[in-house]
Amino acid sequence: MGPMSNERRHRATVKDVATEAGVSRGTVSRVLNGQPYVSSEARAAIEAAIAKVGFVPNRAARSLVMQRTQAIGLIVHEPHSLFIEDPNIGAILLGANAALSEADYQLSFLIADSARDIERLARYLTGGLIDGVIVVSAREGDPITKAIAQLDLPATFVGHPHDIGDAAYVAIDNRGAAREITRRLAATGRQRIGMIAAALDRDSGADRLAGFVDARGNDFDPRLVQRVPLYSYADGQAGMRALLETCPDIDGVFAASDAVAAGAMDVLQAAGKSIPQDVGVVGFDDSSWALRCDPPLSTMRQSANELGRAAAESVLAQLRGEKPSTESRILECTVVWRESA
Amino acid sequence: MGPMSNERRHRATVKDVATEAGVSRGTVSRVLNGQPYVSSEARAAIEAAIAKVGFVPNRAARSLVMQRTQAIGLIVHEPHSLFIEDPNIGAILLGANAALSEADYQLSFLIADSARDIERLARYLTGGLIDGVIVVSAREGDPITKAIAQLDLPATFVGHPHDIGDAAYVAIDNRGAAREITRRLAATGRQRIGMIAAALDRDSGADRLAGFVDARGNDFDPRLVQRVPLYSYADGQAGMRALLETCPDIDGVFAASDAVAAGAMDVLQAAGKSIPQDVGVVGFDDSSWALRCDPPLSTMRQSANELGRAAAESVLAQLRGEKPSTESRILECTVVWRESA
DNA sequence: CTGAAAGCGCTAACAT
DNA sequence: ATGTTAGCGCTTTCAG
Repeated sequence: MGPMSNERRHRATVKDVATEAGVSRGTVSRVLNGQPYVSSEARAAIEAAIAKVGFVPNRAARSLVMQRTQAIGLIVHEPHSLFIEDPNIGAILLGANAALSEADYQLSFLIADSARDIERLARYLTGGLIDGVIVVSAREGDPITKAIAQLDLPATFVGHPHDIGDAAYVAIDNRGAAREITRRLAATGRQRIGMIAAALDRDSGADRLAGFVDARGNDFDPRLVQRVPLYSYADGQAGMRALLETCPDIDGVFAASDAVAAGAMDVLQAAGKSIPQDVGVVGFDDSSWALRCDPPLSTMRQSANELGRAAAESVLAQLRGEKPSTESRILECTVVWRESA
Repeated sequence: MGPMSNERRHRATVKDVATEAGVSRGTVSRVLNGQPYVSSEARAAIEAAIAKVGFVPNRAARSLVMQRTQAIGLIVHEPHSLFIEDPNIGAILLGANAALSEADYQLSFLIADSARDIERLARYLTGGLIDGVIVVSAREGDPITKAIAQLDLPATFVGHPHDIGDAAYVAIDNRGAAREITRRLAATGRQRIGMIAAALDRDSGADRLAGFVDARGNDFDPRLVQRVPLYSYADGQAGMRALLETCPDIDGVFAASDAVAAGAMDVLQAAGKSIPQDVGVVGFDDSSWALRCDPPLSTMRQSANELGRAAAESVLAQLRGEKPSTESRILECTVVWRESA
């Protein structure tokens, strides 16, 4: 029922607008790109013509000549299942999308799971469809990191694996935050405090463990650290079982994430421990898991949404030729103290 | 340290390959597109040249001339928070991405939250950057539905709002599935079975309620239905509280989703009811919530991942000019019976 | 089987 | 301030 049934077959072009407005294509282009030196009459005529013929610029054509696409990739390098379970990734995605869309950039979501994906991804990045990338959850020695460096594509990492060289990144101070919440837990009078450390192949995981070690200082007992692969509920359960075996009278647990904490709490309660009376538990993230725990979880709040937004802004800044500022790289975290410790 | 430091400045083009191989650009193009009528010598020379100069086709240029982009949009029309909490959306996204990437299509993720987003989206869709779209969680009377119809852009809906006309869709039989699990719950000997119905502005929510009504038949009691806005844990709690108030001796609950069921279970247990002895609870989705419940939740499994994959394949089929097949539109669900009922 | 040439829709000099 | 023109990198007739 539209004005023309074959809208997609012959969409209006700059030329149509120019003819309609009685000017040349160059002038239309100038208006389109907000350039100066256009008379107000011409501008008005062109704007009317655009509306009349229903003109929408063809981005492929524009990309071709401008050598940029107005699109930013967001790479998530993560096993599929975790992507679904980890609320941080969703929040990062949303935050980045919001910032990009304000700047009229399109977010293109790229997921790498298999080796085959990575290869495809590398080709894609080279294809010129993307002006820059945000890389979420890269590991140390990640092939994606290398591919990006080789392409010298504007990129910002979320988190800071140590091998990204001087590439831009945004992150939270995982180590400092872990130190802080561990101390806070110790301040409730706990003596035998353990940690379920996860994702040690990523900086976030490794740094949270380092912060825990810092905070324990002379009280640090390596037997009270259990290492598990993922920030997941199931690994939280497994880690807690192991910890209980090593130290049945453990009275404090720092779980590397809220999901891990939830698993740990369930195991503790099944073992007849009451929380926080017998054991204090703290998590990390302040994700939706935290309020779902019983009792509600004390945890460290990080704004994954802000992280995504900051990463997007960093890429955009690079695109404008700015050096990403050092100050805004580290975002704040705050302790959220509830009832689990 | 690459072969040339200015790779991005001057990337190899078809012309470079042609020169290197000693043929014309036309022949190179034929090889690139796997067309016949190219001598094997020419083909070999060109392939060698491509490898040598590190040629990667410029997609913008190709898009411009071919009038297609090899990219498919996936529109999620959902409040931000729900996107993060709803595991189905993540799974749909991953399923669609997998199918598209196998076909060498890029998934472009589009999120609509505000009215402003919708307008931007409509412009984007018109921009020619997208060959087709997958629409997730459209509502009845959704402006996005109209925009797509007007553009006559190849589209496939996940779910089937009644106002999408003869547009393609993939879905599960929410009504049949709800009927089935309600009957299964009744078969455990429950008398006073209620439902927490959610998201009634979407076909999935409305159909699950209809299935419940079907199953209850003459036993249906409208006072035992509580309507809540979202498929969320918090709404599950709220719904359950209301239900307990209306009918303190309720002995069965069908929750419209697992998250809703989890909220309901927590409220029931806080009210001193034991599950499944006093009250049987069933959910819907078989998401990660289900196993996290205590006792584990009996629920209806739907494969959101398959849904995403099927939607992608449907769009791809439309792009090839095929009529989407009617048979594969409805995907199977299966009851997963655990201990909550 | 292959080369030459036209053009996709747009922007960006270069004139005027 | 505006029109003209030359491409951006690719595919695709059309000749040969």
